[in-house]
Amino acid sequence: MKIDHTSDKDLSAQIATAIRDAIISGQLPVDKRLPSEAELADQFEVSRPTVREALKRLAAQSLIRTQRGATGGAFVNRLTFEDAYGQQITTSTLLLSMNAVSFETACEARYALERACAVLSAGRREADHLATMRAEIHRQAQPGLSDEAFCASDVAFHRALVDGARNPVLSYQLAGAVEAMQPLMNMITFSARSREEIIALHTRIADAIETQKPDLADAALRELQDYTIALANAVIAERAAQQT
Amino acid sequence: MKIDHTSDKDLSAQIATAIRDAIISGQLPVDKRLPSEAELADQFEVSRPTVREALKRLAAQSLIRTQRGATGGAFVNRLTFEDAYGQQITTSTLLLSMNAVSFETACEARYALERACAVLSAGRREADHLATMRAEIHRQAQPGLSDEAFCASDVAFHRALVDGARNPVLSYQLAGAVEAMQPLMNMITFSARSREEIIALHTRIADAIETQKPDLADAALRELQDYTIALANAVIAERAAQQT
DNA sequence: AGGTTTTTAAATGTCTTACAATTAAAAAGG
DNA sequence: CCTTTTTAATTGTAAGACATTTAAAAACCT
Repeated sequence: MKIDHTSDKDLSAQIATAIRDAIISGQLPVDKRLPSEAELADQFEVSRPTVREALKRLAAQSLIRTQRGATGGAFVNRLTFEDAYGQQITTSTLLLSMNAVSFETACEARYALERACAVLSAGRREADHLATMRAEIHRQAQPGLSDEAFCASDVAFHRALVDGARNPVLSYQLAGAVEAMQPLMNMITFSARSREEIIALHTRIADAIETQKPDLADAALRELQDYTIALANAVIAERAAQQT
Repeated sequence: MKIDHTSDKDLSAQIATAIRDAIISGQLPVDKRLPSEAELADQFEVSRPTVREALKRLAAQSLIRTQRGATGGAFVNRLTFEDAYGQQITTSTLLLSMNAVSFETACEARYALERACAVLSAGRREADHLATMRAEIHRQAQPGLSDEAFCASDVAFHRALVDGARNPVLSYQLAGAVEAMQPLMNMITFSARSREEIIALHTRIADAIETQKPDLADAALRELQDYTIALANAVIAERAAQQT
């Protein structure tokens, strides 16, 4: 394996791409040990620091893991959902914070995904997820609950709803959207009135899933989406006013 | 800014995390130039290669870009949707290829997302996306079309359907699911019979969006999902038989 | 004075060499 | 045969040098 030393791209980027392609194509199976840094340097005809930069790029994407010591080295990493979560969350958070996406667009995407999950959840009707949802609703109704705790419980409720779909791909995609919205959600002060409203909608959603009526869940989630956007817009407006 | 030299984690990983956090929190705004590698090495009390490894980690996540020359350096990168696409695709492809996810699960997630988009598309009913869908349907019906071309047109059709939702977050999430499934889809040989079936479903979807009937689009997409899984399962079974 | 060319300096990209730290296997010793 | 010590392989880190690129500054020539 060699590398184009005259290309305008970094050698480390080229090497990273070459190895990444080998992993994606399956030439390098999971848990396979890569050649040592010194060997890679020989093969690609570059120095060890350059190889290391390439390996760090791959490590940043959780494509490899490294181990020190005699039997150490770089190994092809089996990508876990946890890894995928993490990357999805960083990416989504940045997309939102760098103003590439409006809060409303993110919210629309999130609730579109949630409605899709709710339909599947209703079809599967997992007892444990339903129990979690009920428990979180109960917690949300307790007086004296701080806004942070209410928010955390809200996340737990939605997480149970989504996980009830039993589709890890949907779960991990949603994780990004939910996490990215969290900073703004945490700024909301939930009045007694708005909590009531939210709890009522949560109850409707749980009921709909328990009685396996996806269209009712769909409708309740739509209302919740509108309500969330309204609350968030109020915070955004307030923040804008303060900055003036 | 300093770093814990006694931690069990790599210094480059710690530095990357520190800078990443600064970017995510907004301390380092978009297009802000980071200190030069030499300055960072001083600040973190490490060597320049270590700093460089950290920067390469960030570059791999499209968080920074680097430029050579007198006014060069590392700059905080504005994350584009294209960047996000790329990462989403790598992650999804690997999740699928490393058998963390079954084809059926990926397909379910994909079509759940597509149905969510179709509902939005029907509501917005963009003329240009509808025209693209019709054009692709027409192309798919042409005799003598190769399987690859049929497949490519299929992707274009779905892309138009999704983009019609006018929600870039949903578009980029779906990109991963669609791309990840592509290798397997490309192995399918589409018989005249199955093409007919698919084209009929595509037509129903386009009609449903044109007449703004989201439930009809939903139903057609469900059938398409089942049909896709059936076709893919046939390929998988065939492949398994050949390997025996 | 104004435009063109040359020089310069700053920055990243790469290489070389060296040493520290870690770890498992091999060797030594009881 | 078990325990301890040594050894070798490998990654992690450091320091210094040079190459390359780039834009700005300086010099130069109309």
